[in-house]
Amino acid sequence: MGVPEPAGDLDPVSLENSLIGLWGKEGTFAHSIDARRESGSTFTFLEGPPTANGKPGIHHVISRLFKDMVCRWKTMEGHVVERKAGWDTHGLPVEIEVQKQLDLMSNEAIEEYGMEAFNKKCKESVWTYEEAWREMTERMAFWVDMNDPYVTLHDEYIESAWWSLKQMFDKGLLFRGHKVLPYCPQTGTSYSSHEVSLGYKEVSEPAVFVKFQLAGDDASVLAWTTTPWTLPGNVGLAVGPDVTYCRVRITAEPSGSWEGRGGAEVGEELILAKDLVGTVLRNQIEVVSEFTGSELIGRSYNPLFPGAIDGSGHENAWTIVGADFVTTTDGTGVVHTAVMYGEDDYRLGMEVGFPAQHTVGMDGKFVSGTHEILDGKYVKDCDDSIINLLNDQGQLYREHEYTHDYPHCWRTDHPLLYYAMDSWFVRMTAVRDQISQYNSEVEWAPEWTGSKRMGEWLSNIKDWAISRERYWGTPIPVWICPECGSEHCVGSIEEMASMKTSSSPMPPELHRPYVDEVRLHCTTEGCNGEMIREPYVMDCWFDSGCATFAQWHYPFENRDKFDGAFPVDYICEAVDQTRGWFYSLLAVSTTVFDSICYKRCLSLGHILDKEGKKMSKSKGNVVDPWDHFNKEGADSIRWYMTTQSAPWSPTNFDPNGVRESYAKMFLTLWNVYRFHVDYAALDGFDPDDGNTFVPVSERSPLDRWILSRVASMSEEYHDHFVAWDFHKGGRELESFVVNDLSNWYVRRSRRRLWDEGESSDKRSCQHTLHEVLLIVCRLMAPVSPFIPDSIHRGLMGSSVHLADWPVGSELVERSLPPIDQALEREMDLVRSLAETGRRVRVEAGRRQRLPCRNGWIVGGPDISQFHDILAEELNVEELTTEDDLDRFQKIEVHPNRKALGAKCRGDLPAVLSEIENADSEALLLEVEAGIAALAGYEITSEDIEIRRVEKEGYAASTLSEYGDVSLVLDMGIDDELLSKGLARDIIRRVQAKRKDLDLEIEATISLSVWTRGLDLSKGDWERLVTETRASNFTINEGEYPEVSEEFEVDGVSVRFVIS
RNA sequence: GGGCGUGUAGCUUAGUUUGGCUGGAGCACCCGGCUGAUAACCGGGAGGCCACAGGUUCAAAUCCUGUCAUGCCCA
Repeated sequence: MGVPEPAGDLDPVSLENSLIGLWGKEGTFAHSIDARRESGSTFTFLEGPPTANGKPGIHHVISRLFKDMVCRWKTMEGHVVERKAGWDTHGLPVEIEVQKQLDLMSNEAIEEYGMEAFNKKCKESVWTYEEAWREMTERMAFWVDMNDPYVTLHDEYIESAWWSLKQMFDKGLLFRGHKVLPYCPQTGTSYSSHEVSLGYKEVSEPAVFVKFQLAGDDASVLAWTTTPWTLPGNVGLAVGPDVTYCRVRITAEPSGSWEGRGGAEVGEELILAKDLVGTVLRNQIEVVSEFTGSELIGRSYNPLFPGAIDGSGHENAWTIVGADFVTTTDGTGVVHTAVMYGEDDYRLGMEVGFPAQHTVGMDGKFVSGTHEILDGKYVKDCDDSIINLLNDQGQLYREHEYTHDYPHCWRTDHPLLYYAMDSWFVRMTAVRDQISQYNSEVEWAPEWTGSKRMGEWLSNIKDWAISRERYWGTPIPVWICPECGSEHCVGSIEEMASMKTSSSPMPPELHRPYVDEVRLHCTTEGCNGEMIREPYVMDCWFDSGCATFAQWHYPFENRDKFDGAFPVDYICEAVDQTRGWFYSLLAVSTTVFDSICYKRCLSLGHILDKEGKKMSKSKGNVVDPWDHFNKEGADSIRWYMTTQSAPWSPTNFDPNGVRESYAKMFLTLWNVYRFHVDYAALDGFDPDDGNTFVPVSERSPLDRWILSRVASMSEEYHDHFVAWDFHKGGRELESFVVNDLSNWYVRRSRRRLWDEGESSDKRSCQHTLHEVLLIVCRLMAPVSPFIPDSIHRGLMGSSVHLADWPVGSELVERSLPPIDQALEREMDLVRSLAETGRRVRVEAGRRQRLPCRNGWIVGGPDISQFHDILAEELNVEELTTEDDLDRFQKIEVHPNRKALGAKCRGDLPAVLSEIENADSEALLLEVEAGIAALAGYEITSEDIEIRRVEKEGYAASTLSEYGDVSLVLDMGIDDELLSKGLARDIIRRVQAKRKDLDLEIEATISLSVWTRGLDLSKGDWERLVTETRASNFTINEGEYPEVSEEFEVDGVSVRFVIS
């Protein structure tokens, strides 16, 4: 490598941009992977594919940071870490974006526009921000192969997804059923819960208590609903088997204020949960009997709307059944069940065999045959008619306004209907135990994401509805024969080609509408039907859940690549993916491979704004990463994000924090580096030159100390990485660089490098700095890859990203200097004493530049090897160790006024004055001997307080962390000290002036000084001249000119002129 | 409405697992010092109902219960 170049000022933005160019030119990323091939150890990472139809923001930077950091770290530990990019390109958000763009607000509108053209637009739209993503990814230095990404819309990817679905189909895990979804009849679209949550609104709606007349009994069962439009679809009532119900008889007309319609005759009998009698009923009643719900189960009642639903073949229709979800927190304890319009209802209906028939069409209107008044009307307009009908039939007990949050269509603002849609499911309930087991085998960070968040979810796992009635997505590869009803799942393109009818064109790509046109020969023997594809696309979570194998087009290609990379070692996304990608990956791998999918998963907290509020466009609190890329640079953002909080904690993003990371961490590091290389360049220091090398054991204690510190810090840093505590590691390292390296080692070593001659001490310092900087850069490289690389290149001539992890691993060797804990403890004490000295001076009113004749250290371990450093820090002429603290301290006896006051009363002033005048030492001896008496009073140890104070002319302070260690300073002043102090003050002023004038460090000056009140000693003047590099100099010669620098210190006035 | 997080100085946070000294830092602010040392450094100051309310305990920021705020997921 040879002698380094001087560094210059730090300009992070241009440094980073030119490094991006250099990495591109050198192929550093590819090289960092290839260089590890011979290790044969792979660490596999799987990229969770983003969708490029939205602009990347600061929250994307943080997840890409933690992905990148771990991959870089593992690379440095010697593993081969390949990183394939991926794009998620299907799904509702894409369609919605295009719908907005083309103003196609319903399915009819899309079909009118043309599915082929619509999908073409979708396909284009997913790349809208690809360039922005690529730029952001490159600028933040997320190393991932974006030239060969996996893309979920590619035929190869879709074919792999088809293959996996067929595995499920063959295992009997795929079935057709209904899913009750929030559905908007205006747009003909059902919504994912994600979209629904955008549209919750508080509304007041009519709720009704309805009387269901039991068959063969005078009593009615009372049920409650907030959706009267579902009543024609009623096919059953649910009760809690263990809930107590009662039969009551109305004994009187209601008194006074009855709200709205409905009512009950005196003598009429009603059945409802006992606990709710008081809240529901508005009449006076008597209880006829009490019983549990199980006694009601099996009773039949008369349908409210006879003929609306065909109950033939369903014995349980219009009967009372038991259900565990029934509570008595609201309603009547009896739940009206309309199979097609509620999730619980549907599940219960399937369980007990209620008829699953719609009374409402996809257009949101009652189907013909429901009731003459309702047929063909929009259900939400019918609340009033239905309530009237019930009232006329005497089946309404009561109505009231009910206020609750209800989902609304985010596009049309209409209330959504919970509506059973035809759907395909993966039978996840059949693999509940396996998936829970696999989940528990994953190393989750933080642990609770896996055990709690994911674990709870899995223990209540439901079948996964994977089909969507949409246009843009992976088509479901299931064909059904209209003749015989047999179902066939296609698992590859080849299979489809071999089965298709001759009249079906081969689709140009595996998307709608082309795949819809493919007809297959029916597989049933003797059936000549042409099978037709189910018109659905897959849930796009299924797409991304296939990423482990579909990214390689497995099993059609790359079997070896897949085998070597499954299950993957590491994935990382934000915590919202728990039920998203983390789940879909696990669901697919469990059902297809009966295996875990990822070994480690880091789930990240979200980035919030400064106030802890979510960032959103509408609030205008979104942070653009480029604001910081172009100011402090990517390294500072990455360092800030890493050290700010635990990865999984939500982070309140503070732009000022990025500035702070830059100013503290990087500027400090850069200046240490700059200090080193500037002198190294000046001196011709070559780290590879064996002749100037100084073995660590021969270097100064200061050098051995910083080397030991860097090694200790490295180990802690590494341990924090292993425990996923990247934030703690980063803080540790930052504190090392700022406090240990810059503020102590470099500051203490500055003079060593000013030495213009060749000395082994200077070389020791240079080698030490070189070694410490290399270690620091290597540790930092995964977090902030730019500036450490630049420094590493400046020192070594090679990229830090090709270097080994200094702590070592099973694959690379450890390269840390020796640790000497005793030495570290000694230095710790030295630094504490230096700080204490400054405090002592402040308290004693002794300015720092005025030297003290003597300093003493009393107690503590032997730190004599650092006495010279400490003497300089403390500005004392001579520092020695002293055993006897009494030499500097005396006893003072002070009165305890409370005790003496009680004893002496009116004589107290006299006693106080005697104590003040007494000799403290003598008085104490008398007290201890029990013979002390003052002004006629006996004085005991309770009456006095003993204080130890410094004798005249000394100032001291005691540290207790190291076993009591005291520092004592000699406060004496003489002319020699005054001269030294004055010289230092003049030097300081002259140097400041030099800096003001922007003089080169080597430049010489002419200096004239005038002092009044004190003359400098000859030695001090000579030192002043040398330090300030004055080649022409005069002191107290002639009169000072009008224009001159002037200051005063300790009553001495000084003037000087430099040129 | 349910599940899982989070809440400490004006701001960002450590400490909470395992209860125990006067709740510790950084930024910003004030005073002083130091500096050929950088957007630096050192000493000191001001700034804390540790979200709130109960409980357990000799002792609670820490454990328990509830409430509020905030975020994610599910309704």
